[in-house]
Amino acid sequence: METLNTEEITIKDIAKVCGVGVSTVSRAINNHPDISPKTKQKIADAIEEYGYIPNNSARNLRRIDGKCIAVVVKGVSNPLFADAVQIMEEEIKKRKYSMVIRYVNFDEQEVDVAIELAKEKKLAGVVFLGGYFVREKKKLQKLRIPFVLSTAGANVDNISAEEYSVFCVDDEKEGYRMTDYLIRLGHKKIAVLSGMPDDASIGKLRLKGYKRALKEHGIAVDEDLILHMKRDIRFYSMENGYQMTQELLTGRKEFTCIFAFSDAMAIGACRAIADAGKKVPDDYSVAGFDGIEMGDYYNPQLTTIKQPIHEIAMESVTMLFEILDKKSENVRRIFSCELLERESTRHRKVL
Amino acid sequence: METLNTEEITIKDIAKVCGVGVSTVSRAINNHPDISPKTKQKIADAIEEYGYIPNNSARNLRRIDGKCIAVVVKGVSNPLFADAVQIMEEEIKKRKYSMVIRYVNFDEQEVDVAIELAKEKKLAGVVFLGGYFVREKKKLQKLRIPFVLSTAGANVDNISAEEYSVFCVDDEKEGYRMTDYLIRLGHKKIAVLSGMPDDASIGKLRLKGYKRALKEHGIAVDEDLILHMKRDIRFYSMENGYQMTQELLTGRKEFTCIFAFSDAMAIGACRAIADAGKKVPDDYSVAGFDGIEMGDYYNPQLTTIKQPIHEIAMESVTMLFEILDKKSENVRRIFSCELLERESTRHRKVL
DNA sequence: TTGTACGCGTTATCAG
DNA sequence: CTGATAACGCGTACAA
Repeated sequence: METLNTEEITIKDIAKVCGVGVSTVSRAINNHPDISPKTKQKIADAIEEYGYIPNNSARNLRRIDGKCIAVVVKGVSNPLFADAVQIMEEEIKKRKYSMVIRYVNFDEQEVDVAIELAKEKKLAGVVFLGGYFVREKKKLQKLRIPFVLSTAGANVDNISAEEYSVFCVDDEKEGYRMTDYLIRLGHKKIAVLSGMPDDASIGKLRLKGYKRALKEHGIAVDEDLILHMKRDIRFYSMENGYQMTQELLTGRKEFTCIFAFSDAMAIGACRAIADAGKKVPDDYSVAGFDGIEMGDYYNPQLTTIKQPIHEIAMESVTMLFEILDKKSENVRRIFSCELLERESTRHRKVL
Repeated sequence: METLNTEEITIKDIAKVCGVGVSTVSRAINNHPDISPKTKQKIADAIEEYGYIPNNSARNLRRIDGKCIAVVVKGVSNPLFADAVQIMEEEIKKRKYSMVIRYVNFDEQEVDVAIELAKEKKLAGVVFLGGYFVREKKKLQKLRIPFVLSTAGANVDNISAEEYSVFCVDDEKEGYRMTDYLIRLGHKKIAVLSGMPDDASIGKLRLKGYKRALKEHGIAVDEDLILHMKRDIRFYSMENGYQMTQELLTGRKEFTCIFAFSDAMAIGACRAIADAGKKVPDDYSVAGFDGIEMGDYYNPQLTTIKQPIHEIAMESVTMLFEILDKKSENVRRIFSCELLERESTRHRKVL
């Protein structure tokens, strides 16, 4: 039982080696102005030589203002968010803040994570990317620092007015837009791959838009054509889309078209159709939602609703900083999507 | 200038409210055995009521053994790693450890990140997922805690013997395996979408295997058919594959087949071929590497080298814990891949 | 320009 | 079973 381990090197060691006080080393590390170039260099050399790395826990504990923004992403697997994160990182760095990303699973509470992080890192603000904020008001109040809701299912009924800063698309409108488009292509029996049965967020809204479009065109809503995601499969995933489509194909319900509430599910649908020996768009049209990069590369290229993720990301961060600087109150910006008409949809075959 | 903010609630407040000492609260929080159920409940209630959340920085600072494993992932976008991370999380939780994931970009130093994290969180061990460990020996020595290299380009010449625990595939062999397969399909002019020109890791090894296969079949290596990734585009991405393939298609060099060193690049190649009005596999065969989920769903389904990522992930964590428990020395396990023959490749057309 | 000393919130130790 | 107290490593008033 020897103690041959952990001679961890601290700021004191560096100070001792350089024959200076710890505060001088601290100043050197944090680029304070009031330090002579000579001592600063000496300290830098010692740090390099001994491979000293400051302990972040200690720093965070002592620090008042971390100059740090957290981006809390719900759903690692959403490829849409990869771009958003990158843009946010650039914007945050541009303002001399540091950024910390935290990915949370669908079964985790993003607000709890943020609250914990805020304490730990002395955050200046938080960007919530994705996630639903239904019945989270109380929790959000416990988060004492400014935050924005980005690409969140936040135009939900529950979250009204200017309580929060929200940057998102109008899921109802976009659900309508796509459905309307599909109907104009001649489709009447449009199956839909939607969210969870108890979804109260984007899935619910897109579905609402779908139904409204049908009604306006005088088409009855057929509940049998509304499929819900499986709870035990990753949400909005290819596999979930695949499974739902298989059910459709083996069922007795007729349909000519599938509207999936994510591009990933649309791709799953395409594969299921191919596996059944049918063709997209000849036998069935398939449309997605999101505008992920893969939709471009897929064969056939996916017809979809493209979310302006770049603008959303940019605007979210910009506004967060304006709020931090007290230059702005909460705002709520709804972004318009673009309907990309591509290869996976076509006019309904006239028999 | 009022001070109307941050009445942050700490462990002391809870202690005061409950009429106990802070150490008792600490014990309650950390589930220490030596505490009466009654006080424990009282404390739990107070925590609930006041919404107290412990400060992680302070905890980490004081804590000796964090019972925490870090997984450092190089390349967020690699879909292969999503599965691996999930498996690792399960295994780590099963052993009552917590897990922290950190995604690093290609231009970041994963070892530095790990060293910093180790100090900050008092880590027990680290799993490096992806990443190349060429000329990193000195740095890895500074990381004083046990670690394993998983799916790393670690069977590189530079990293020899049993210095580290390594879990990976034999990239040279698998590069050979695929090339050999393609040659047996009748292809002689096989273009390859490889890594960076100065790659010293997986890209280099797969290329080595490719060349060896050609030579063994008596086919001369044509350097013009060896394309390298663009530095300014995300590595191993669809876009990178697309660009390289476009160059191939517009160039004067003949080829009948493309071997891409990632499935993503293979998909990019398929799209470029489609955009040029050609067909896969009728006009060109395309093969990938990795075995990502998308290869299953893509149209045509991708012929590829499937890495046994589940086994690699499982084994990596298992061995890390054995090393932590001093039950094992460093090991080096090479996993064998599976060649999935699917729709994107076919026999060379006989003209 | 530099050094000393205190405190951030928590856990480990030790004495009751 | 419980409480007081000393660290943990760093940043920052304040003194020099």
